[in-house]
Amino acid sequence: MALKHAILVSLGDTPMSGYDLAKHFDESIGFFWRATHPQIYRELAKLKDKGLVSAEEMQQQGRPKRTVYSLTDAGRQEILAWSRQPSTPDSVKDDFLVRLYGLDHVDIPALREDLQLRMEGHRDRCERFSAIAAGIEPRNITELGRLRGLEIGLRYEREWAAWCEETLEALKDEHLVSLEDPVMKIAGQ
Amino acid sequence: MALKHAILVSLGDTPMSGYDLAKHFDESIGFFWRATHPQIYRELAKLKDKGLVSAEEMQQQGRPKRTVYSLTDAGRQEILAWSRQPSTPDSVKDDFLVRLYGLDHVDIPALREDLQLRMEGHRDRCERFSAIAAGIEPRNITELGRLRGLEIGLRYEREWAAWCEETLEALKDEHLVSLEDPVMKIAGQ
DNA sequence: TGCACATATGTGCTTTTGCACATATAGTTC
DNA sequence: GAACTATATGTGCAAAAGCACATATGTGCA
Repeated sequence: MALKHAILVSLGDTPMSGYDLAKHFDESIGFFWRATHPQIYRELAKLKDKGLVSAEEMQQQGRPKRTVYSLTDAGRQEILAWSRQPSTPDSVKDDFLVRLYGLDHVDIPALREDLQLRMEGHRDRCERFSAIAAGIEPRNITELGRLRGLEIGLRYEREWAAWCEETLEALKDEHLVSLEDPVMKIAGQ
Repeated sequence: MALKHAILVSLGDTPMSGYDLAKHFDESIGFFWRATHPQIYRELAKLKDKGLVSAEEMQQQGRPKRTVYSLTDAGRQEILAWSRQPSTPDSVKDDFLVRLYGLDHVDIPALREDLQLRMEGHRDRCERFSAIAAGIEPRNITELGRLRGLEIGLRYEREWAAWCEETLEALKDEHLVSLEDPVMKIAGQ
């Protein structure tokens, strides 16, 4: 139940509307915690009830009015209290790795295509992260935290990209044939 | 909804009871997909209804009787069909990284303790994985898949462990002071 | 006999999540 | 002026996940 805290932490940066938050969750903090806009609006309503955030309606010219939420002192206290409890290790759920685990029951060409797509995604993010990280020399605690976050993201993407490449190589037909048919392997010697 | 498929894939190895599966999810396949025993028993009931697994009651001496589930041909077909659909990228949810993102609102000594614990966990798993991986020379497709899975697990744990160490260093008080108090920094020059 | 423990299988209830759909305002484009 | 796009905020509903609790068998032990 840390969507709550991900929102509070985001509002700690600067006041935002639900719409802003949704975009924010698609970009920066979304690397650490994913959320969709219905989730965010519902959570904001609860946080307001508890007094952890305050809301202010704002008229805009040329656009629909929006409700901007700010972190209250109670909200700040809540973040602090939460940060003192041990963090819950993230529970892994990866479709792709389950397939790899059951490799002999799986459509290997389809898995290979999947792997190719994954590799491209990891490489993209890898480049994006390292471009951002290159320009940061942390001047305060917040920036230090963000930089460290970027750093683990970068390492993660880099390893995954390299692993995808290796695994694509290992799953080439010519390598699989010899595994599947031990008779051929012996005959070939 | 791939708990279903994680179970099917596990039963593809060898028939198992719900109890066995629960243990299995605590160990090997649990690195790729976590599940608790109520989840598993409920899912098994559904899979049996759909004919994807078959159940057989077994009397044991000295222990309560158990129900052993096997993968059916329909189950095998289901795995194959599932494996042809694109895999859903795993949605990240990490408490700890959210805290790091909001570093200036957080209790830093508590975070440091957390970080220390994490690092130890990553190091343990790192050693465990590399010990297992060292002894495997894949002789068939299944073993190749398992080895690749182990390999990404190992890389993941290694990077996290190294990052934790670096981050612990970066969060030492003597480094933070200069960030928090720009006046001191200037005065010190 | 009573108690703790490991095996084995579940139910009940709440929270969280995700997806589809609904709605309203205002500018832009054809 | 009709259609389309971006902004902005929601509702409804169903699936999935998590946790506490319930239950039964058999072993070992004090």
